Amino acid sequence: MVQATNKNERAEKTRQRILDAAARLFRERGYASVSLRVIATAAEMKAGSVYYHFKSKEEIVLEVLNVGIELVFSAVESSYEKNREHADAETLISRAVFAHLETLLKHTDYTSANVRIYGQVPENIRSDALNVRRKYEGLWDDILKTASSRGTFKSDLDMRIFRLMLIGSLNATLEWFDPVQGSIEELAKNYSQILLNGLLGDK
Amino acid sequence: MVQATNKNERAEKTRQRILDAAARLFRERGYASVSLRVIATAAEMKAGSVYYHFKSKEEIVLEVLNVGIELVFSAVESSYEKNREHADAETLISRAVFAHLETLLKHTDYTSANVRIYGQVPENIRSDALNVRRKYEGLWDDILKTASSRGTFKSDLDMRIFRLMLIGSLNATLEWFDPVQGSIEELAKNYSQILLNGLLGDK
DNA sequence: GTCTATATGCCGATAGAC
DNA sequence: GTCTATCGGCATATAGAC
Repeated sequence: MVQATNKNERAEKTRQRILDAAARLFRERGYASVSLRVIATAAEMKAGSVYYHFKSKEEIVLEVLNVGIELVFSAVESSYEKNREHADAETLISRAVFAHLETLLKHTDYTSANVRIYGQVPENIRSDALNVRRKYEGLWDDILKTASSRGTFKSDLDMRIFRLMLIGSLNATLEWFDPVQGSIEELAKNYSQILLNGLLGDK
Repeated sequence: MVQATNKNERAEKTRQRILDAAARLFRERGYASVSLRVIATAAEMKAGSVYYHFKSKEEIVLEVLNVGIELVFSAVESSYEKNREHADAETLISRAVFAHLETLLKHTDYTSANVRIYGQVPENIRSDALNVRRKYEGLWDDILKTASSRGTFKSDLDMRIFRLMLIGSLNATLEWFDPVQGSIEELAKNYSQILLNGLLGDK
């Protein structure tokens, strides 16, 4: 049985190498323009061999998509669980914003593959990936509901729009954030400040 | 000369039909997966005929990209010119936010082609399209500078980050906004309120 | 598990008739 | 201006040797 386990582990590693290569390439060039040949080359194999691990290119992209959003979901969920009992509205939200940004920008291959290529994949893949997206939106709805019971929100704001703006603006940082120009901590501080208190006023 | 003009007008119309079809298809499916054959079919021609009007697929996508961002630029610039003399910070910014959203969401084929496929096109096209993007960012820097001389901004905010968040969050509405579910006016009001005053407080 | 070889088909672009 | 026909190339996926 040791033999079989070794083989499984080896296969698992190869599988992972293919996924890593695919995520990086999808992020850089989009979905359709990345061929199975270049994925295989980047994973140090020949194209035909990939089909031992995945039954199609679509199966690869679906897994890349889901890993990307699950990473962010887990980070934000764990931040929420740490703070949900006692933290005030400001802390709850700013810690979750930080968790989202940190994961998003530290696993950019998978997360930005998700943000950037979601709109390019075939319809059936998109609807599979939609479930995880919905789950993540639901998590933020919970966070905002808890936060609203611990602080005062402006009554003229639509909370669905706020949530969509929040997630959309965080994800958009993928298109321009450069760790050389600024830290994730500074970025998160600015985003939380704007979302919670806005640009106007002298603080 | 009438004959020649008629011919030119006819060619111009056909050219426009090709661009419209390409913008819609690029928006729906991304850049690489849209073939010249389907663009031609959507424009009611055969593939070979497209090459009478454009010398390559890249020439088509570059024009779609630039039309998209120029539309938004012009709308925001004209809002700025109307208000730059007398309006206060809040008015200046919220009017510009509205102008951006209205144009973005009413010409979705061109504008969302730009937002969604910019990261997928060949490198040389991207650097051509970058000029117009830079010009648009510069316009917002001007608006924010004028606004800051008419109101008080929080001193701990990085204005470059604010500008990037603003443009990023507005563009992200393309991924979810549905005119059946809500009006652009309501959307713009919520976005301006958040960006200027934040979620917290009872206003 | 990975290889080579190959089936089958669509791609961008061009040539030349009309 | 638009058509048909076609070039050369690269795509996904499969078959079968090792």
